[in-house]
Amino acid sequence: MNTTSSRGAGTRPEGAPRRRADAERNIAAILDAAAGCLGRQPQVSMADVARAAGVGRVTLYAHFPSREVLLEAVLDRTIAQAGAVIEQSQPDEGPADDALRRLLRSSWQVLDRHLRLFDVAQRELGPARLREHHDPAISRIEHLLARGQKEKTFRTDLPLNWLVTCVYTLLHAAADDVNNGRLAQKKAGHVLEATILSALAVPPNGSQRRAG
Amino acid sequence: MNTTSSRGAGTRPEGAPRRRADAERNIAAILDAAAGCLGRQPQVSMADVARAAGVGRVTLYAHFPSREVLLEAVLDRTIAQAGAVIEQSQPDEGPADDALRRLLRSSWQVLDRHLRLFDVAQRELGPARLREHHDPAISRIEHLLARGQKEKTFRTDLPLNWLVTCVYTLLHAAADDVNNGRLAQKKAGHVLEATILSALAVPPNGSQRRAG
DNA sequence: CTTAACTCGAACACCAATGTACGAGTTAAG
DNA sequence: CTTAACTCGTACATTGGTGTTCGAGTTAAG
Repeated sequence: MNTTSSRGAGTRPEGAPRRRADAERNIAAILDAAAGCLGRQPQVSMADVARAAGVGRVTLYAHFPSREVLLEAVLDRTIAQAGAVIEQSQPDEGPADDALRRLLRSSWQVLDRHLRLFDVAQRELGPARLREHHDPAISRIEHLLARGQKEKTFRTDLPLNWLVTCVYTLLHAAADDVNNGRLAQKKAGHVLEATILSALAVPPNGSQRRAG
Repeated sequence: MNTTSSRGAGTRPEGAPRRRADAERNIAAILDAAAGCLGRQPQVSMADVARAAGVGRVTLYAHFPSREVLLEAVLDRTIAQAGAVIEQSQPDEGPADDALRRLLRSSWQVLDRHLRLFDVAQRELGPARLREHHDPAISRIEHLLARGQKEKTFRTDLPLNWLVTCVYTLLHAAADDVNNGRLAQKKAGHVLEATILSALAVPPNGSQRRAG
């Protein structure tokens, strides 16, 4: 028991001896680095994360005894962040389409990082473990879209599930295009908003086939 | 030089001694298996592919000396398939939106497999090698969307690149939802069509903000 | 200043995947 | 039927990631 007392590092048990300041700092740096790396490239190694955090590989393992544990910690943190940001945009206030606009404008970037991480977690932790975390961000958007359908602001000819998929998917795509220089960062917000709202809008009468 | 004469297996050089029938059969089985596996799970091992093809691992390596070579072979084959299917829907005939409808109806499933494979290839072969293959399928869709913009059938307030991204992305998402049981196979075609055409349609006047 | 917490590099065991070598057995083709 | 092509299992070398151990050095905290 040399390198730290191998505590979980995620949430310190109140009873145990307090953690030192530099340890706390390193843990934060690791979580930041991990969130960044995993967002960019899903298969980053622990060594990569450690390097990105400016920390020895051993130190990383001291705080997070396995890749799995690290992943869960990062996941928890990101879920909390995303949840907070979403809540800030007051998704329950006013017309659903306005609320969605606010939400997209304020936080599509944060949400994208969230989605990417979710993707990794789904693959490496399995869908079961994912569900245990009960993601408020994801259900938030679903809730908003459901409200929009109920108020006839959003189309009802397509299932709610699919609308959710569309929002996530396009969000993700926009962030991807920005990352690869196919879409200007500045325009992304507007483009995304225009596309999603068109996709979700109640379609005009003659749109089932060509207008007869 | 025991196991086969280690020829490329992709395209046989006309001068060399002809290939035996069972070899040809195995190569086909391997390509099928690889295409299937890679579509479902990007990180399948060579051993997995061999097993799926009902072939020894050594035999696999006899025909495709490395994972890279196999990947390129599968890629070539899939590109050819997708190209043919797309061409069949006559994307240059009639109004652009009708053409797109035909294209989606007839081949969104094939196209999705194509996209998944492209994803793996991008990661493992790098973007450079990808461009060498000069994918006709991808440029086909881009061409169709460009035509639609020129004819004012599709919206012009968003860049062409982004429209392309939308089509690919939603295609992919629909296939994914079907795979995970979130969307009924039967409904997928219609749902996809309705969503994409809404997203691409020329927006009504007051849609920049709320209709003032 | 003393101590316990913390960090670090180096070295190790372990595992899974890739790719190679061999030798014996099968099978298509002439 | 003879031959060359082909297949297969086993075994091996290599690589790259994971997780652990050790021992010595550094640093926060009292």
